Amino acid sequence: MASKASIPKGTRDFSPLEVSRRHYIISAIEKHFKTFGFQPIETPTFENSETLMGKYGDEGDRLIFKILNSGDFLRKLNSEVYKSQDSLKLSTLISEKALKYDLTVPFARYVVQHQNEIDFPFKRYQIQSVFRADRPQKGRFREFLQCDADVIGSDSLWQEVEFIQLYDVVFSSLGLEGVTIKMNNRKILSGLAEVIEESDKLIDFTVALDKLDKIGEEGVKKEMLDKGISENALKNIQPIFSLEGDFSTKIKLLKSLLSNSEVGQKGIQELEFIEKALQSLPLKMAKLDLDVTLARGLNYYTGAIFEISAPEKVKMGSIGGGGRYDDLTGIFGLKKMSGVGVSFGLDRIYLVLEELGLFPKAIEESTKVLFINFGEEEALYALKAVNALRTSSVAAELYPDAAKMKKQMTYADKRNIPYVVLAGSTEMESEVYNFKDMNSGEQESFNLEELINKLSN
RNA sequence: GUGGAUGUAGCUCAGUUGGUUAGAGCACUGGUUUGUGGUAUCAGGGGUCGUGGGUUCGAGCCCCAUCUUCCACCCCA
Repeated sequence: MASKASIPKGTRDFSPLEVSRRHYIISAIEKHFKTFGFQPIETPTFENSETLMGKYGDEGDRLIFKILNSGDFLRKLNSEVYKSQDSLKLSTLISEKALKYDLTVPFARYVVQHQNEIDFPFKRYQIQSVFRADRPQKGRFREFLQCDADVIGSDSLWQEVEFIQLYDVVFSSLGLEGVTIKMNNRKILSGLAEVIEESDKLIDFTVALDKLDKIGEEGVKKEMLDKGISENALKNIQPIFSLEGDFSTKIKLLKSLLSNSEVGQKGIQELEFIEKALQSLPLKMAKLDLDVTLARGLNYYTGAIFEISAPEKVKMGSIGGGGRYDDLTGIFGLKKMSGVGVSFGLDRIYLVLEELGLFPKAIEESTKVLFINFGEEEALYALKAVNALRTSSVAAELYPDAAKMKKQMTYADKRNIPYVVLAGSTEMESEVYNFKDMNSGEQESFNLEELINKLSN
């Protein structure tokens, strides 16, 4: 019995058009990764569970796809554990492998494992699928492609500056206007928590703050109070709810707010460094913004935090993100390796470009010329020209069957093939090819040399 | 993981308070046109109404479960 053809929830098939559009984005990103000096690596689709588990918080663990062991794994199981019905405990016994959840943690594992072969600072890029057992929504899939670039082994702030430029260059080359590069710094967040004497509630504090644009000032305050942050503390950080103006204005305001926090001042200095650098190296299209409510990836970010917002007219949230992590490889036993990196969310960038109609028309073409098949002898005559064209890098093909002319012409039309060649006995006699432009409908007779010239420009 | 919506032809969707053989547009196949596609015109094929139960004399329509897609929460690219 044939089962109904289908794919798992949150996964997708890609049509020829979709693949060429995805390649268009990927090659733009990859090209700039290379010009910025990053080198490609790849890591396995699945890792040992212990490599991934516990690296993304409890929420992350839940979203990791676990791979069932092979063989009769239940027989080997202690029946008490089985009876306890403790899914978490059981899963570690029946599943030793898991699909990768992002590219950063496998990269950290890679660096530690290959530390003796790597020349630091190591600049790597990686473009691979990652998997999350999430509930799908618009722009959220269970398999999606991440494009990451990271530098490990340098704590220079020039890297942060370069990543901002990288984002700007990539999105500019895709013609995407209105992208905002939002920046924050973990040290600013720590400083704020310190100033209000709630350092132990840093995570609760930042998670609540992160929701400002969603639930508003009152909502954030309510959540903070619920988490046990004092009324007095809220009063002290009141200014951050009304932080307005450009990058440098915001820095000035924060500077006075954080004057009593050493770590906060450190964060200010970092932001000032980046701001100053970018004054002499202005961005092309993207806008840089300081957003103190930005609090993603707190599990490992220690310094800069980036998040890329799609243009406002598109409802798409984040299309990229990244940050500085001082000790990512520490969990795998290699200390004092500072890293900073960014990620491009290809699938979301795709949806944004599609919605704004920014894909170039040119990438839709595949075959440039189709030869009509009139029969055996004529096909052979056509194939000689096809071969010559292919040698000149022109995508050419012969219709495989001597089908009705109408059918062959329709095929060319449907596939958006811009030119058709008709060569039957008449043309063969005078060694020419009847060349038809499908857009204008005009036809002309060319010999082989003229045909190649016509098509290979 | 929680809450809400959705599913009818390949696609986009109609389908009355539950009542005979479930419709349209586009797409597809063939003809008008045996060496010329798009436009026009004529004809044709195609649906166990997401799946499985239930209520009913009778279910595309009502009830339950399940899956898909979408939306919100959580989290995140």
